[in-house]
Amino acid sequence: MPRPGRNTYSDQKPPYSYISLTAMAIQSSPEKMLPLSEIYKFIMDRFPYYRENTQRWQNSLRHNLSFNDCFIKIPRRPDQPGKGSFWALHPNCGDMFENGSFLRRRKRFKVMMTSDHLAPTKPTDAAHYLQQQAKLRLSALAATGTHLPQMSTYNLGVSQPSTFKHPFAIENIIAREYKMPGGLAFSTMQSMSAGYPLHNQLSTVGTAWPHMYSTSVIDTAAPISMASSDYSAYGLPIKPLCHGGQPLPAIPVPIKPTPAAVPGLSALPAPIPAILSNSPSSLSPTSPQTATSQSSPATPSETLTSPTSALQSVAVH
DNA sequence: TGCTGTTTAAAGTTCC
DNA sequence: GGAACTTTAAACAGCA
Repeated sequence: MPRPGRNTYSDQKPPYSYISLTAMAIQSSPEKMLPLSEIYKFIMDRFPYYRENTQRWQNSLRHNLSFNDCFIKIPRRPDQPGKGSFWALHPNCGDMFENGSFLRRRKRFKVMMTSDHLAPTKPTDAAHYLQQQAKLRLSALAATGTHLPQMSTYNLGVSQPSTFKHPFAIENIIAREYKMPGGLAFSTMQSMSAGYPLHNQLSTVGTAWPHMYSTSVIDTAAPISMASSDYSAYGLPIKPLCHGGQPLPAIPVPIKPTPAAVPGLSALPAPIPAILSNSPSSLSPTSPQTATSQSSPATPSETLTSPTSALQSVAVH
C-alpha cells in the first residue's frame, strides 16, 4: 500500500474507506443519488489525495459500488440522458459505521429477503423506491422555490436545501466529536446546535483532517441549517427517521451476533435502526487507531471519535 | 474508444 | 489466530 507523503498535509490519504467516501458523495446530492462521474468528482474535489492514481481508486470504487449491497443502482429515466446509472445508498445502511470508524465497518450491510410483501425486498424494488424518493425530494424542493441544477452539474457543496441529515452526510461526518488529549471531548455538533460559531471547531478540523481540501472546510463553515430543537441530548434527532412511512427493505446484518444485536431483529422492518444504533453508548469514543492506521502516525489532534449521527428525514409527502 | 459495471482473486488490515 | 472487511488489480462485457 502506498503511503501518502508527509511533507504536505492536504494529500494525505483520508481516513475513510471508499464506501464511506462514496456514501458521502451520494448524501451530498439533493436527490441522494449520483452518477459515477459525479461521485468521482466529489471525491477529487474534496480530497486532493484522490486526484492522483485515479485509475486505481476509481476501479476500487466501482468494485465497491457493485459488490456492496448498501449501494443501489438506479437506472436513468428517459429524461435524464447520459452514461451510466445513478447510485444511491440503501435506506437502511446508515449504521454501518456505528463504531465510529469510517475506515472500516463493523458489520457488512446485507440485503435481507423478507416475507413481508409490503416491503421492497429486492434491490430493484429498493431502486424504484429510492427513485420515487428522489422525485419527491425534487418536488418538495421545487414547491419551496429552491432551484436545483441539472443532474450533471450538481452543486457538490455541503449546504444543500434538503434538511435530511444522513449519517454519511458530509456535515455529519465532519461534525463529530473530537477526542482531545487527556480524554476531554467536545462535540462540534453540540456547539453548532448551541449556536456557537464554527470557527474554533473548523480550525480543529483543519488540523485534524489536513487531508481534506481547505475549500471543503470553508464549505463546512457555510451556514448549516440545523434547528437545535430537532435534536435531543446526545445530538440525536427527535424527529424520527422515516421513509414515507414505509417499512424498509433491509437492515445491516452482522456476520456474527454482537452483544448489541437483538435476537430476531433481522425479521423486523426496523424503520429506525440508524438512530437506535447510535445510542449514547455507541457515541463513546473509540480507538483513534482505526482512523489513522493507513496514514502517517497520528498526531494527538488527529484522533477521531464516533460520529454524531444526526438524522433528520426530509419532509416529503 | 472510453466509460461503466460486474466479477474474481489475492493481499493487507482490523476486529473478536 | 481466524474471520471479516478493505484495497488493489485484472479481465471482460455492454453501452453511449
